Amino acid sequence: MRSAELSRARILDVARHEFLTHGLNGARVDRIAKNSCVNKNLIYHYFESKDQLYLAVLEQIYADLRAGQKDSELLKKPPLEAMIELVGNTFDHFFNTPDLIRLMSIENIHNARHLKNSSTVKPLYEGLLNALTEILKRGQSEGVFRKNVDVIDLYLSISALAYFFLSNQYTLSWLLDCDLIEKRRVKKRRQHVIDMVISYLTQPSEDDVSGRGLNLEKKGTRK
Amino acid sequence: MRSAELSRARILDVARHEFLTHGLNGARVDRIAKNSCVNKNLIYHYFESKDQLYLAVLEQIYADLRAGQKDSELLKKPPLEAMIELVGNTFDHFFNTPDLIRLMSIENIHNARHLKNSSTVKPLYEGLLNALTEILKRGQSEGVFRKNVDVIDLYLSISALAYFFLSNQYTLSWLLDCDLIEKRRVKKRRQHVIDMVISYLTQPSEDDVSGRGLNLEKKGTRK
Amino acid sequence: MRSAELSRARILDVARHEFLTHGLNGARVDRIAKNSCVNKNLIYHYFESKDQLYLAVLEQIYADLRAGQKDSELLKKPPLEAMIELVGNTFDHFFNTPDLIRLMSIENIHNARHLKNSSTVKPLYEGLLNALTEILKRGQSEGVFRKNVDVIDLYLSISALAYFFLSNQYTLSWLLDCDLIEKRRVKKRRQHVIDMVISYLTQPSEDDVSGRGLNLEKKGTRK
Amino acid sequence: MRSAELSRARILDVARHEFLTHGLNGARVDRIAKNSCVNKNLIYHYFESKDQLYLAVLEQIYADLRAGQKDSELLKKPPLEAMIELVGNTFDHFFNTPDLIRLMSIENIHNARHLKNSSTVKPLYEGLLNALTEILKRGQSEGVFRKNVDVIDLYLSISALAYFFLSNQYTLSWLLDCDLIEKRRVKKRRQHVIDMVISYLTQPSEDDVSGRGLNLEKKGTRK
DNA sequence: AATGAATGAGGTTTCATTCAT
DNA sequence: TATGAATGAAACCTCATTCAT
Repeated sequence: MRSAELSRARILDVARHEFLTHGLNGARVDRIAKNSCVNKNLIYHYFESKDQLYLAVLEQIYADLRAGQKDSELLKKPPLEAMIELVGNTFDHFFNTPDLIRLMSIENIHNARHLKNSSTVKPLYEGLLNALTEILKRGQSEGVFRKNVDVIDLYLSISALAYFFLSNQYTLSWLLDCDLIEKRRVKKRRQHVIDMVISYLTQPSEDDVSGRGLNLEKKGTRK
Repeated sequence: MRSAELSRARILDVARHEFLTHGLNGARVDRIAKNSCVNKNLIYHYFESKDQLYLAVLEQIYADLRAGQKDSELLKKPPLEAMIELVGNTFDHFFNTPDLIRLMSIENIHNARHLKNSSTVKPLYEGLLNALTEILKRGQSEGVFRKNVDVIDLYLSISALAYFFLSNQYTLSWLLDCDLIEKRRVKKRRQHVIDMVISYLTQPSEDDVSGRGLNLEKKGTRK
Repeated sequence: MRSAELSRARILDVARHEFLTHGLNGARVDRIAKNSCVNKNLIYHYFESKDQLYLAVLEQIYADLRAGQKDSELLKKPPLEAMIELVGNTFDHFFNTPDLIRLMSIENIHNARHLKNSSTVKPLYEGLLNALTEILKRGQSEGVFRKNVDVIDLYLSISALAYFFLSNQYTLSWLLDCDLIEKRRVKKRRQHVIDMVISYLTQPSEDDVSGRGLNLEKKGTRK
Repeated sequence: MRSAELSRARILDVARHEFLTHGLNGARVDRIAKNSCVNKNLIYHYFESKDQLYLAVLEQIYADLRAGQKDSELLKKPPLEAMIELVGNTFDHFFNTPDLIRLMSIENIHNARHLKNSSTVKPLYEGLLNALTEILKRGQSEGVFRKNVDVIDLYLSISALAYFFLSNQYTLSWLLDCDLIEKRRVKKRRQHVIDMVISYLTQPSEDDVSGRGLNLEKKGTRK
């Protein structure tokens, strides 16, 4: 790698850390310059402005996410197994990429203003949703999964279950008096998340004629 | 209410909006002064510093949360019904209090630094957790809910399902090409969240001898 | 005058000098702050930005110009006398307000970008042009002035003759080896300018049937 | 021309445009480098500094001016014709060389600081003044021109009339609501300028015993 | 002759905070 | 209790210039 590229990469790395640690407004260009051992001006030379540097960080993080995806393999497996793996992968990916979580939180505080300016991120999600849809459909046609599942809701729930306890770990750990990212806890939670998703998917749907059906609208109790 | 108290209340209200809209670093004391129609100095007179003003906002929001709780009534109802209501209440509360969501996101970006300085917030959670534990236990002893449920995990999941799609609505709406807080979507999601929690709780647990048990560790498929 | 107004006025005064001495880009906010003995931030508090401070200076200078005008009295005098006075006044005003000259030069370097943003300046010129038109017409109807005089051209020429040697004094003094603003020179030039304008106006126009008429198109020589 | 010379010439050309468009302080070395498609360092290699590059531009513009002069031919013609042509030439030259006008304005804002460092420019003006003096004298001795004409004042006035409406076109066009460089207006102005100068020169001077003499000091009116 | 990479000094602007009344 | 005026520190950003090759 040429020296210029090295500098650029170093800046980006340091900026990533700075933005994720301090947020967009809390991040300091001066600190980024100092910690990446370059002149402040070089940052502007390469990235134009603090905002665009942030955007570069954002795109890098999402690019990493793409690199970590391996949905294609899932489609070859039986639906239940595939779903379990997909949920587990999602969980693991969130857990292993705390940067992604912080970034998403920061972006949402800023109403996704920067994300919307990116052209590279959006396509990533189509792939994920397609994989999910595919597995879901197969599972349904094989009778393994319930019917009437909204794939958006399913996606939201899988993400939520794996994301929330991480994104909110600081408040939650304190409020619940409990170290949420302690190793065994995480392992247990991983299982819990999978359990929850699979329970839902394998639950006979309301429309099913089976007597097990739970009519939630009427708050009927199961027998 | 005396004029002085009115000023104080107005400042707090405006500050709340300012902090939640712009984050801690993005909030501007000048803007708060202007929008609450008081002299900037008065803010410092009442609240000492920007940070302490933020803390006051934080405590106010959690105080609102306490006011909205009504767990005691739940304990009189049958467990399934109570649980459905608790999940629904949680969902509704998050939905109706966007300020709370943003605040929690902001706090987590700052590692809950301020929350930890508050003495009023923590007790709130014990009440909630106790109610949840109570309902869960009754349901288990009545054979309605599965065994081996970690109440922390359960709490995390209920919150997650109701929180995530709101806290991350800006990125998600854009990435999924879908208005997540559109009225019908929300109604559907509410049902989905309840459905998911109840499915999980009413699912026979791994330890049950029932043939439906799913051995997830070994990723075995259901027969 | 209250202290705040004093500060504001002092800033404006110093800024005026700074901008006229160094131009828009050469002016330094730091220097303005230092020389007006106020904190730099106060400048921004009062004037928002360097550009708007410049605009304030611009408007102040043009306001001074208005204050110096006394066209109404001219209209009572006989046309020739009035015209002589008007030209003399214009000359004197330019000479006594070097700031105005520099400002106009600076504005033209910037394509009048700032002037166009001002709403107060333009009306001044209508008064001047109207006075000039009035005097010219009366002189023409009394047979004192030639016909076919374009009032815009006349205005431009009067201004030009009084402005140019001042605006370009630095280059000209050096190139012509001659101190253009030395007292006697200026006095002589004042007379020359009046002389030139009056000569032109009292010259029988081309359309006159008098034999003195000079056909410039055909470059005919006077007999 | 060798490639090196080509680069140098290209830089100079681009710099000329840059300085005249943005002024001395507004000009950017970066922009000059980019627009002349050379490395920034090359500019420093050839011209040492921004200031010296500006000086080179200044000298180039004045060199162009010299190239455009053709005073020698004027001396062969009859005085009135020669004077008309000289005024017209001056007008045309200013009109056709907007660069010259801007440069002079810029130099004057900077008190001719750079011009004074140039050794090549000054001689140009002696030629022009000599030609003017020569024509004037001949005209006077032939009785065509008035006496008591200060050649410096005459030079200043000719320049002023042709220069001012161009140099100040941006402010004036806006203030007078009139496009000053529209083709027909310029043609008319050219005639007006000639007219004014010739009117002045052919006006019997104050010292003339002729009854037409106008005693301006006493503000006497013409009979 | 020419270039890509890098820099130091200083520019405008912002912001939480305090002074004086 | 309340205010108008003012500030120091530091933020983002710019620019002419130079280093190393």
